[in-house]
Amino acid sequence: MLDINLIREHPELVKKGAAAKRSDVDIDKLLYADEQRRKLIGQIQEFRAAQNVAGERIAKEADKDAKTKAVEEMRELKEKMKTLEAELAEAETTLHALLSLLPNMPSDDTPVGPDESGNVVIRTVGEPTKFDFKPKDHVELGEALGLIDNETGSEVAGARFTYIKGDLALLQNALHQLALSILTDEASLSAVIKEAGLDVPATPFVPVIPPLMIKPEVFQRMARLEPREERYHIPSDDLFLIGSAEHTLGPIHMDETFAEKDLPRRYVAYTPAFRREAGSYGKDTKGILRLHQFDKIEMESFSLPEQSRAEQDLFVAIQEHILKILGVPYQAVQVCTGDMGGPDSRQIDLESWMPGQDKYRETHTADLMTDYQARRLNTRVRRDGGEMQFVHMNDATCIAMGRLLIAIMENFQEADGTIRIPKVLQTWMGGRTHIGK
RNA sequence: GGAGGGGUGGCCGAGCGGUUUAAGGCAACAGUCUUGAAAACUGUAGAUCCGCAAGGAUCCGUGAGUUCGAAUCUCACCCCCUCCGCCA
Repeated sequence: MLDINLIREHPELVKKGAAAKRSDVDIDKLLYADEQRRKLIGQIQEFRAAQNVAGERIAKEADKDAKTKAVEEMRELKEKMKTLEAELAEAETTLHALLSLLPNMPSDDTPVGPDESGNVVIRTVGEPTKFDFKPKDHVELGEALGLIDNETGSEVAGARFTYIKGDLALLQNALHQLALSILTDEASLSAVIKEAGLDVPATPFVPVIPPLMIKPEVFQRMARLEPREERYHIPSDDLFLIGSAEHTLGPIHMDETFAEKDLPRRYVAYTPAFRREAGSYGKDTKGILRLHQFDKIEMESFSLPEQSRAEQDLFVAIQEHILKILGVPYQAVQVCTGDMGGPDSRQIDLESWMPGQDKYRETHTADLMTDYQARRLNTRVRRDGGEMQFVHMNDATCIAMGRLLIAIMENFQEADGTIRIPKVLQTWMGGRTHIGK
């Protein structure tokens, strides 16, 4: 949700931003509803003030006739109030509906573009891996080594479900260990911050195991319930399965107020993510690139408004650090207005090189939501001076397991069909250097 | 799932139809006293909305209802606690 004051004071700016994000919300209609709302509130408050005065009179009045007369007057006031309150409710419904449809405004450095084609590659690290043999894709590698079983997955649960087995399951665990060893360690974070030249505190991430289901009203407050056809819903209990740990990490401080000294507050969670992948039939059907269920380590943080951009840069730096120590080639992409999520103000994606497809594919995303989610979640900070502000929220992938496993399998495959285990993961793989040997 | 109890301001806790501004305590902040601190005393303090402001309105888990008037009565829902059942 945007600040209504921003819309009132700079309607042209909001219209421009909304258009760039391909929203067709009628801002003029929104402003009219806002005006109506304020007018009606004024009138209702006058009535209530009169009511309060009359109420006091009735309570104190000793004369019986005078009392009866005053009660009669109150009764009349009440009738008029009813009409006004109904009108107010209508104006508020309209206003809220339009406000929740309106996306966040893009940051000043976000490129304007219609869709994916407007995204801008901001840096490339490493080179696409070269092989002196014909590289296989992860499906071939996985089947040959007994690591991936899509066939049984679809027999048991349907298309886009899989079994990840053996050393690949161990490798996923190793990635989890690696990620937590960095995120929960202040010294490691300091090193990442220094390497990236950032000016942010090295506050460690608090590891969390959050709920995998969420109530619709909370989902709504996160501005993530839509697109609804993308969500799994459990009708018997009216709960949704989360599509990302972000969905239940974000509301962890709803209706709470931080003290300034408690920010930034950082969380990391390792959870499955459930996605219906509606509308992507026939797309990426091979292997484990696009599944209905995949595991993901997610970072989330609450920060002071003026520090949130640097916080996002830290999240990207952490992502890049992990890819670098693994040795996966990637490129960083600044996502344009037309391709961004609704609540996002600034989005940076990392795309890892996947030799099986001869392409960079999205493995990470880092979203700066500014105060867009915090406003509806009512997550605030009391500044040292006493002022109340909404916090800024950041959310980013730390490791999307399936996709990173693909990158590792395909980039580190050997001519003999085995897979080299990145050095930093070997401690958690029994000291072994290869899968399949 | 069944039975019972409960949700009041940062915290504890009174209020159970109208003298409305929610008693009282603790914690907080400022001041007095003190060499300094503690103690004591005095005072100040919440959030949201409308308004340029003065000021006004709202907020006792949430929502609806009864009433001229609701923290207080009714209903639904949510959450917490205790016991029983089931269960990793």
